[in-house]
Amino acid sequence: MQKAGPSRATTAMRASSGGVAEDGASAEKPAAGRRRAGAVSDLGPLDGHLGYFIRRLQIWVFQDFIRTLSPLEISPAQFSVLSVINANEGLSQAELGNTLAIERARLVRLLNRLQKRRLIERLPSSADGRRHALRLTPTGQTTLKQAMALADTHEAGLRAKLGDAPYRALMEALRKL
Amino acid sequence: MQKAGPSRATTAMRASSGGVAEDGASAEKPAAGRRRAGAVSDLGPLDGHLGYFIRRLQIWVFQDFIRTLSPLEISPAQFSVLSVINANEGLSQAELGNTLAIERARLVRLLNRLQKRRLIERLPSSADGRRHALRLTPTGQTTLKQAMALADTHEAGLRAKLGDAPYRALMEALRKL
DNA sequence: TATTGTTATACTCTATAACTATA
DNA sequence: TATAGTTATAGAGTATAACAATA
Repeated sequence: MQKAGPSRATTAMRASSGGVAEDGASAEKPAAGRRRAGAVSDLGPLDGHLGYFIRRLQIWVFQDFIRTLSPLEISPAQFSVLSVINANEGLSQAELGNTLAIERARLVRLLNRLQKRRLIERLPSSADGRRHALRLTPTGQTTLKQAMALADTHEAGLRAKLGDAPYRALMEALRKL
Repeated sequence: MQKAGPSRATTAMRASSGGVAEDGASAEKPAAGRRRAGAVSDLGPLDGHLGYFIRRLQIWVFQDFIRTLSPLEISPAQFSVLSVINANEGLSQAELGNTLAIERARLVRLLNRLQKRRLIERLPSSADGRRHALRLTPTGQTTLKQAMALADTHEAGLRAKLGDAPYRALMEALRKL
């Protein structure tokens, strides 16, 4: 096990960015023989695939979220866990995992870290000896409130980036799924 | 090094699904004291964050893409690499990496695998001794064509899932970024 | 038997650093 | 010195299997 404390989470919060361009600018395209290293090439059939653009936006959003919440060292996954525990005090790990589609095994390690930081507690469940009843500590509640404020800042930036109407359209469309 | 061959790529194509619910159905919510394990809990502040829904959609899209292209064992990242190489024959690894925002180091391993499968070639660059000129092999071209056909099937399914109008709206909004 | 939480293993992906060979 | 490609390492995330305790 490694030491706890705010200084050890440097690599704990990276946005996954596998395989999709971050920079979408329409770049200069020199003749095929000689391209500059920074030049963006033709996307080919990728250009017709929604998944490619969704992935790009998702990466941007996560990176911005991580950047915005970096003073608190709260990753998107950690924020989602704290949010759901706060909204459903006493729920079990299985329920939390089902809600957020996090594997049991991964959730254990995720919660271990949050527990080490004294943000959450695992209480014995009164009804079922196998379960833990999860809840935020007072510190966890304070941290979540601060995180929510920063997350709102992030959200405002996202809305500004997309434009107000597209933002609302996107939110409405995605919520239906 | 591990053995090559089509039978070893079983774990090579997983959609990242870190921290966001796959199942978005509006589930029954029993009284707080006793929840069923499968029940979906209240999302809390997560419900107001576009990033959460984008992440959910992105995971769904990747999983569907992987499922659809599983006969060819082509992951989303591999598809994007093959597409860009095909559309920009002779480009260097640096250019490819810049276009798709893939780290140099990761790209090396990605290309190694594709080269082992005889889908791509690394030719010496005529102009610059440090660079490789990338291109698809005939096998690679054939595979990409098949992959594009399957990817179109995937895309049609995605359009059907979202609805035609939201699909077009989404595509238009995301392309602007 | 099934479920909950846990540990362990293997692989992918991300982020760095360092190395080589070329420029 | 800078860049292109490579290798290596460490951490996060994913998928699986196995296990103990409890139901």
